[in-house]
Amino acid sequence: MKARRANSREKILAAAADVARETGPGSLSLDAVASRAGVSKGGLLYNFPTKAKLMQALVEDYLSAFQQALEAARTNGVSGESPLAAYIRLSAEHAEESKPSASWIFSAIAEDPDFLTPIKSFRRQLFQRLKGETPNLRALLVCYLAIEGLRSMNLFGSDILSAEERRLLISTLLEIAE
Amino acid sequence: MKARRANSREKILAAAADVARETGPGSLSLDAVASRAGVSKGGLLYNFPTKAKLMQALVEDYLSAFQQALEAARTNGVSGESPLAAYIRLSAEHAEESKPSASWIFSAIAEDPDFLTPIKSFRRQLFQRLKGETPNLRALLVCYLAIEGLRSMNLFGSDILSAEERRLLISTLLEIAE
DNA sequence: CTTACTGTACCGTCTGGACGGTATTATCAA
DNA sequence: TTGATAATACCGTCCAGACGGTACAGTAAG
Repeated sequence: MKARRANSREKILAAAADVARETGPGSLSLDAVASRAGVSKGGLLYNFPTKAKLMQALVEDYLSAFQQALEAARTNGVSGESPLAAYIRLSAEHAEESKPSASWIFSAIAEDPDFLTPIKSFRRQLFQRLKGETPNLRALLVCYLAIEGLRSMNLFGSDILSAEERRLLISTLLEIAE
Repeated sequence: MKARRANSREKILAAAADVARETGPGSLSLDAVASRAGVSKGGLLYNFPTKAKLMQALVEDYLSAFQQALEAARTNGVSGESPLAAYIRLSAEHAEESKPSASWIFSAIAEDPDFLTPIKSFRRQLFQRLKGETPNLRALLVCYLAIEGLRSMNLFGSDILSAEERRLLISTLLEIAE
C-alpha cells in the first residue's frame, strides 16, 4: 500500500530532476515529467496536485537529505575533526558527483522565486551554527565561501577545475579549517 | 543616424534586467520587457528579432563590460598589485552592489541552457590567465573559488554575510593573494 | 469500498512572434 | 529648392501553440 505510493513519488521527483538537468530548466513541463517518470499526467497530478507542490517537494527533499548527510558526517567523521571540516568534506563529495544533483533549482525559481526562501534560511542557519562552532572567523569565511563557489560551479556545470585542482583546493581548505 | 534612436536598445536591455530581477526569471516575457522599456512589442522585436537574440545581447553586454572593467582594474590598480588581487577587488566591488546585476542569467538559461557556454568559456579563459600569472596555485584556487562563492550568493540574493564579514573576507583573500 | 493510479478529452491563459501599418528622417533626381 | 522615394524605427493587433490544470470514466489491488 505504502510502497507503491512512495515508489511513484520518488520516481516522479527523480524524473523531474532528470528532465531539468537534461532538457533545461525552462523545459520542465508536467507532460515531460510524467512521461519521463513512466506515469500518466493524471497520476502525476494525483501525487502532486500542482506544479508548485512538485517543486516544493523537490526543495524539501533536497534540504532534508543534505541535513541528514551533514548530521551523519558530523558523527561518523574522523574524531577530532571540526564541524567546519566535516562540512567541507561533505560538500566536496557532493560537488564531485558528475550530475549536478540540484539543477532543478533553476526551474523552481523560474516557477516562483519564493522557492529560494527556504533554501536561503537553511543556509543562513547552517552558517550561524558553523560560526558558533568555529573559533577562527576568517578561516570560516574563506572556507565557507570557497565551498559555496564549488557548489555554484557544480550547479552551472562548469568544469574549469581539474580533478587534481579540486583535490588540492579541498586539502588546502581542510588545512585552513585546522 | 544610428546612435540617437539606438538608446532604445539600451533601455530595452536595462528593462529586461529589471524585470528579471523584480518579477523573477520565469516572468520575463516580451510584453513585460516592452512595457517596462516604454516601447511597444513591435518596437522591441524590431531591435531584437527574437527573444533569444535579446538574451544573447544581455550575455554579450555583460561579458564585455566585465572584461573592460577587469582591464581597467588591472592598469589603474595599486602599483605592485597582483592580477589576482585586482580580480578579487573588482569582483568584491561588483558583489557589493545591492542589485544582483546578473539575475537575468536565470531567464537566459531557462530560455536555452546553451547561453551558459559563452559565459563558461569566458570564465575558463580568465582562470587560465590567472593561473599563468599567479605563482601560488593554492592561493589562486582558494581565492578564485571564494570569489565565485561571493558571486553566487549575490546572484541568489543571499544576504547571510554582514557587510563587516564581507570586508573581513575580502581583506583576508587579498592577504592570501599577497 | 478505498487507494492509487491510467487515459483521454478538454479548457483558459499566456506567450512568442508574424504582420501590416505609420511617422520620421535620409537620399537623390529634376 | 523641391518633390518623390526609400529606409529607419517603431506601433498595435492577431494568432497558433504550449502549458497548467480539470473532469471524468475506467481499473486493478487490497
